[in-house]
Amino acid sequence: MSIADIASRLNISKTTVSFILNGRAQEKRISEKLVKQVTDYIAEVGYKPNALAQSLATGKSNIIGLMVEDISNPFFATIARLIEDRAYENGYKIVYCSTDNDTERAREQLKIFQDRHVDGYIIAPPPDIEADIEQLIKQGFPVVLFDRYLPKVNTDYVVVDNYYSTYNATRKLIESGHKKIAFITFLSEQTQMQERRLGYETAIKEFKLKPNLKEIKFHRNEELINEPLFSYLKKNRALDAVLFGTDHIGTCGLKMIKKLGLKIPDDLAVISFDDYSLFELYSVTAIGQPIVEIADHIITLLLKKLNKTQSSSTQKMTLSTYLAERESAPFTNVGIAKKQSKAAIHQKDNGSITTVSTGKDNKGSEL
Amino acid sequence: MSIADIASRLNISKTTVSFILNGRAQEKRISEKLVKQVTDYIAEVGYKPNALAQSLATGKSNIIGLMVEDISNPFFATIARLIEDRAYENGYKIVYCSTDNDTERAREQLKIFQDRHVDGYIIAPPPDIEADIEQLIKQGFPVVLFDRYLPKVNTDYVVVDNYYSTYNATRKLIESGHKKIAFITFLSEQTQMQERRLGYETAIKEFKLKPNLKEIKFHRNEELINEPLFSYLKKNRALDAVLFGTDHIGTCGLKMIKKLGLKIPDDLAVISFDDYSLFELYSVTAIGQPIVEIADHIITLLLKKLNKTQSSSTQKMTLSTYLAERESAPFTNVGIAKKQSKAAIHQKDNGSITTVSTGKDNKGSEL
DNA sequence: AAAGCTTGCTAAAGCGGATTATCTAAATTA
DNA sequence: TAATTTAGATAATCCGCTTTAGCAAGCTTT
Repeated sequence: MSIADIASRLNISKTTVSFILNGRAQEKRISEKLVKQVTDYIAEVGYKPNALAQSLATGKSNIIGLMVEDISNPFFATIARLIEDRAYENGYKIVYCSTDNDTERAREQLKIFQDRHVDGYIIAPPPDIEADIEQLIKQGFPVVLFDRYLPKVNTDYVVVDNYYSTYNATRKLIESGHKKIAFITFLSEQTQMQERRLGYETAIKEFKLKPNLKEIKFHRNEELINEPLFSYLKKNRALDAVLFGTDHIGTCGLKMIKKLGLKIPDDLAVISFDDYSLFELYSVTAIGQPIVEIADHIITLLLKKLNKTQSSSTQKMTLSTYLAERESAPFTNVGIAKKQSKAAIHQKDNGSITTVSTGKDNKGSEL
Repeated sequence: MSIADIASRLNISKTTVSFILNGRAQEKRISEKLVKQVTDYIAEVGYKPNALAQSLATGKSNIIGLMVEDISNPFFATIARLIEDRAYENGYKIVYCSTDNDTERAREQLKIFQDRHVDGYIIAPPPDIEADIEQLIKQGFPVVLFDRYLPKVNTDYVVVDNYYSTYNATRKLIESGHKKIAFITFLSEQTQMQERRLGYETAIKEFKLKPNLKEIKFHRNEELINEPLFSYLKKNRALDAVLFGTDHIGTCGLKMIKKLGLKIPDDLAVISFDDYSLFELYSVTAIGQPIVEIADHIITLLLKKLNKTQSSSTQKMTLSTYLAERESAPFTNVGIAKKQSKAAIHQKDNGSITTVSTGKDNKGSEL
């Protein structure tokens, strides 16, 4: 069943049907009578236009390409779900892919997205993808990055204040008497990871402590993460606290801590980046990302760009995280006054940074 | 850049270019010289055919529609990830959607998939979707269901042996001395849930115990799950064990158990359906689904159907689960001999049931 | 009453490919 | 040598929809 069928059946032209279908009947001065006739017939036979043909003709696919690191990771999966809902509400569909942070893989996927003529891109960019992203932007595609950004590329993005998050967490550990604090994370030169590392290092330096940085290479096979984790923790029994750089490494870390029989928080205080059910239940203090707000900003930003023809100034959003304090790292508050950053909303417009507080400090997981 | 551009640039016809692009040069007796000229030029300019136009012309989109209950659920997210990889390897892309088990929503999504001309469907079907699925099958689309199936529709599907799983778990609880065992699950008439319930009930009946069934209505807002859970557990302090019907309700349940200050397993033994990191770390005995195998069978089945024109007999696969025994429910083995179902592989062909053992009993999570 | 507007609708040309039916010139065959 | 065959390539049509440029008939205007 095509527009042509309808037209011939009703003895009118394809053009007329098309105009009616696209709500341009009024504008095109098509009589109400005919409009009714056509809409009735369409309802009767349950006709739906072929989206492919439509896309081919218009150049718009109503598809959003979503590129995450790994859709099976709860953080990305939740973001995906939230974005999906908003996208569908607005007549967009999502095609997604997982990159595993593999640049080559991401490049291929980007090609595939382009072949499919996706209208807009939501991307958690892998390393060294700058040129490809720039290319997309130059071609006029709306692109919103998230989770991390590319310092050399001027794009819209939504990230969290990684630096402050780990700085704050480390500082709290120090203030509550911890001296030998390790930061265990994935080896990565991406912004989010660098900033988390820097936050830790800054706090450590500020208090003239010795840094204990352990960077582990990511691998899909969990054993290859667990093993170095295990031996590191085993070798460094003197540690009194550990800060994990991501939920994934935190989860693995907890397993290894359990395996080693270490008591939390007595043998070892623990804080992990990212907050989810596991940490909540396991009473692990965690740095939580305002996941609903992140997704919301991402899709709002993208939809806005999709509806505008001319590109406006880029929006760079940095949301603040919250620290969910739990038993794995009791903050006994030795000394220094508690200082909570109820981050103000400062809107420096035009290509500059928007910091948005989510007002969520000290709030538990929502997942 | 289109085929026409290439053709005119090289002073040949579109047809020739198209044949070469589709690897039909030999068959169409196009001279090697010309083929080389064209392929070189294509490589030079980095031409890629427009997938939309291609789909419109061929009727094939190389897209697989994946319909899950909720992509942010770890089970579905992991399945999605595994399927994604295999699909991409085989030149297929995935568009997905989450139904929340909402029939109307699923129907709409199915329409959208059809508009997009997806080539095949992988579906965790919501209730009352039988007619729509049948319609798809009648139209000749490959459809593979998973996680649950539709008894009234003759389709391929991949599920696990839900009945035996809960039967076995319940029985083990009984055999290790538990008398007041609750089964807490989501209210649902879908096969997987019915079977899980029946497994529990059968074991309870077999040992002449009193069933304690609590069915909670699913809601996306976790509070609306936690609340009835909390009051049920609070009212029924006499329970000595609880079996949760899904990971989600298990996770919520654990939170409420924690909130109530109940000790596991002394006050309450706990087993949950589905196995993931949380349960592993929290030492919760869990019924694990062989998630890798499930995804593998789903996509293998679908790819097979996509490559065949005529539909072969339907394949119904029931995989066995494994019981990961942990501290939340120590099986002290009071009495009855341990009996492990190393399920045989029985292949009743042609429209009948294939049971595949994954040989994974007693194995921990892999996530 | 001729010129100019409106109204209501449509023919035809894309969009970028796939495919079928042909067509020509050279090579075989009879 | 005339009739076939074959190699090599192409014109034309189609997929289903959008959109531009018009067309014809009825109304106004002057």
